[in-house]
Amino acid sequence: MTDAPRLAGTPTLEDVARAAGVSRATVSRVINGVRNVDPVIQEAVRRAVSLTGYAPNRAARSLVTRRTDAIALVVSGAGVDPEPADGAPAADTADPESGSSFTAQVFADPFFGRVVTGVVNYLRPRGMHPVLMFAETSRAREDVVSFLRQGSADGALVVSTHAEDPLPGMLTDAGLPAVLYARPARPVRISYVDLAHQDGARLAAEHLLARGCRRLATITGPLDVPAGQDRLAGFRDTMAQHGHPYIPIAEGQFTQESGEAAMERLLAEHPDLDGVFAANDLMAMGACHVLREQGRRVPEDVAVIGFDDSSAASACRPPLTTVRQPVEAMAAEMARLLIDGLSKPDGATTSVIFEPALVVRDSA
Amino acid sequence: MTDAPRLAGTPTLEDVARAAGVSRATVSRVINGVRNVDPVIQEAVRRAVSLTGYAPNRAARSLVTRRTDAIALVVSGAGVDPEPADGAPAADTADPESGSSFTAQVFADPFFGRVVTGVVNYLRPRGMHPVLMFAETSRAREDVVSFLRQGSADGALVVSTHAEDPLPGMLTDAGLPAVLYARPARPVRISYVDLAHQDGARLAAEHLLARGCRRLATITGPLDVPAGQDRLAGFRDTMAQHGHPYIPIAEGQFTQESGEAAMERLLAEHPDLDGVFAANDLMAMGACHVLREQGRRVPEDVAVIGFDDSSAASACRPPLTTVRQPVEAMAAEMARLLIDGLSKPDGATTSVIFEPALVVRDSA
DNA sequence: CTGAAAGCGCTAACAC
DNA sequence: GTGTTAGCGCTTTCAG
Repeated sequence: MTDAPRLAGTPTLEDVARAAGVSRATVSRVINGVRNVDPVIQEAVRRAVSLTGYAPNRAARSLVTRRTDAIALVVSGAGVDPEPADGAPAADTADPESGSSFTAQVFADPFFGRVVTGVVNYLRPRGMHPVLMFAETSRAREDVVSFLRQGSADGALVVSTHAEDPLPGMLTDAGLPAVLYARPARPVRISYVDLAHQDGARLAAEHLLARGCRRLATITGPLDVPAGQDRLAGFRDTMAQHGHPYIPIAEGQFTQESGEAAMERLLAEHPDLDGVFAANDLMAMGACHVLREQGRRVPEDVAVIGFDDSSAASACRPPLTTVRQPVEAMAAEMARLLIDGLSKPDGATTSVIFEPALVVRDSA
Repeated sequence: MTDAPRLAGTPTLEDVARAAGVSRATVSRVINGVRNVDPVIQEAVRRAVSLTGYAPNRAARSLVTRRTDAIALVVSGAGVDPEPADGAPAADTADPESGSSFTAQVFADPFFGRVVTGVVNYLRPRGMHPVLMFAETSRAREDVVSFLRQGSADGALVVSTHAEDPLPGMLTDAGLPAVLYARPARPVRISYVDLAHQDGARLAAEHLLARGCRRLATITGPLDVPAGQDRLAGFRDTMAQHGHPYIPIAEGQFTQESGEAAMERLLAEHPDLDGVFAANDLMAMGACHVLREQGRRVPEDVAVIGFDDSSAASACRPPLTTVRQPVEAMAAEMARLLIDGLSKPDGATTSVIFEPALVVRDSA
C-alpha cells in the first residue's frame, strides 16, 4: 500500500502475477481453472486477483482463443428491400418511428420473448451472451454475415419470420455456424429445431370434433411458410379422415388484425359455422373479438382453438384452448445444437423436432 | 492464382497488404477511412480486400482501440435472490421453464420491445450492437458488472423494472458508463431519460373530467417506483384542483392480471364509478375486461384511460384512449447519451425528460 | 503520403 | 507443477 506503483489503467495479468509473485502463465491457469496448480499458489493468486481488482480482458483472450462467448440471436425477415436508391447517403439520424415496423412487429408477438427466454437460460450458465440482431433488409443481412466473419460472435441462432429468407443460405455459404428455429422454406444444409406442426393441428381438429363441432373452418398462417402450410395440412387431413373433405379457409398473417379480418370473411360466407381453428393464438384472439362483436358466444356458439400457447392465450377472455409449442425448450435446444457444433468439425447438421400438446381452457 | 500460398485460416491484414503490395499500416488506414492515402493505392487496397475476402478481426482491433462497439442492454429487476443456498453447484442444465419467469414477464409487456426498437435504430447505423442481459438476481448483476469490466461492451443501457435496484449504484461505483431508462428510485449519480409522468397523468385526468366523468378512481402502478408514484400524484393533484380531493385507488403491478384484480376491488367498494385512470395500458385492458364481465359498457357506463400507448392499446377492444410515452425516441436518446458520453471525460451526467401526449380512441 | 516497429493482454506450447 | 517465450491480428506513433 506504500509504494504500489500507480497502475496506468485496469490491472493486467502481469500485475496480478507480480502481486502474487508468480508468472503470468500460472495466473492464467488458475483463472481458467486448468488443473496442475499447487493449492497454496492458487490461493495466493486468488488473493492477488481480488487485491488488484483484476478482470481478464475479453478482447485479448478472444484474440488467441478464437472464441468470443457471444452468439448472434437474429430475427430474420423477408427478402424485400425498402431501402432508398443506391448512392443515397447512409441514414444517420435514426428516425425512431420509421424503419421500426419490423422490430416492433417482432416483439408484438409474445413468441419472440419466449425464444429469448429459452436461449438466455441456456447461454447464461455457460457464460455466454446473445447479441440481438434484426435482418430484415439485404443490408442488415450483410451486416449479420460480416459481424460473424469478424469473429464478433461464435455463431448465429436465427429465427426466420418469412419464407424465401436468403440468410440461412448466406450463412452456410460463408461457412458460419448457425442453427435455425424452424425448417427453412427452401432446403438449406443447416441445423434446425422445429415443431411437428401437423400433429398439433391434428390435436386441434380432434378436439373440435370431439366437442361436437360439425361446421368447421380454419384461419391459416401465411401459406408460404412451412409452419402455415403444415398446420393447414394437418387440420385438413384430419378433417378429411373424419368425413369433412371440404373445410373453408381464410389466410392470415399470424397477427391479431389479420385474424380479425379472416374471421369476418369466414363469417360472411359461412354464417353457420360452429368451430374455428386458428393457426396461432394472436389470430385466435382476433377471431374471438369478431365473433363476440357479431353476437356469437365463445365457445357456446362457436368454439375457437389457437396454436402456440403464448402468454396471450391464458390472459385473454375467454382463456384460449390451444396447442402448446414448447418454445423455450426449443430455443434452448437450438442454442445447445449451436454450441455443441462449435467444438466439432463442421459439416454435420442435426435437426430436432418437438411434439406439441393440447391445452384445454375455455374457448373450445 | 498459380502459386498463391494456402492461407491457414481467414485472411489477415498481412495477406491483404501483400496482395496489394503495400504495408499493413496502409491497408489499415484505408479500411478505417483515415485520410491521407493516395486514391490509387486506396483502390488497389480495396481490390485486394475483396480478392482475399478479408474481414477485420474484431478482437484484435478491440485489443488496441479499447472499444468493442457492443453495448449491454440490461433489464434489471428486484433485489430478491431466489438462488439456492451457497455452495450448491451452479445449475448447469437450464430448466427451460423455471427461472424464466422474469424474462417471460419482461417480454409480456410490449414496452420492452419498443425499447429494443429505439435502441437498435440508434445503434445500427453506427455499427454497434446490443447484448441482451437480464439482471434479476445478485449473481446476474455481478455478471453484468464483470461483463463490462472485461471490456465485453463499451457501456450499459439499463431498464430497471423495480425500485431499490442496486445495479445503477454498482455501475457508477465501478466507474462504468451507463444510462438508465427512468430515474432511479434512490438518487444515484447517473444519466437517465425519463417521462414527465405527472404531466401525463394530468392529461388523463383532464380528459376524463372533460368528458363528464365525476366519480373517478385510479389503478396505480407499483407505488415503490417513481413512475407509479408520479402518475398517481399527477392524477390526484389535478383531481384535487378540480374539486375532487378524494380519489379511490387500487395498487396494481403493471400487469394485466393485477389490473383485473384492482378493478374488481374498486368496483366492489365503489359500484357507481364512471371513470378509471389506469397507470398503464395492460392494467387498463384488465380493467376493461372486468368491467364488461360485470355488465358495464366501456366507455358509456365507465370510461377507461390507460398510459403508454403500447401496441396493445390500439389492438384491444375497445381501442384504448391513453397517454402516449414516446418509448422508442426515449430509448434512442438513452443510447445517444451513452455513446456520446463514451468519448467525453467521465463525470458529467445528463438527463432528458420527455413530454407525454394524449391519444384519444374509444375507451374514454 | 507510406513503411517499420512496438505493443494491446492473453493463452499455449515448450522447457525445466 | 511452474516459468519462458512466441505469437493471436490489429492500430498507431514515429521516421522518412
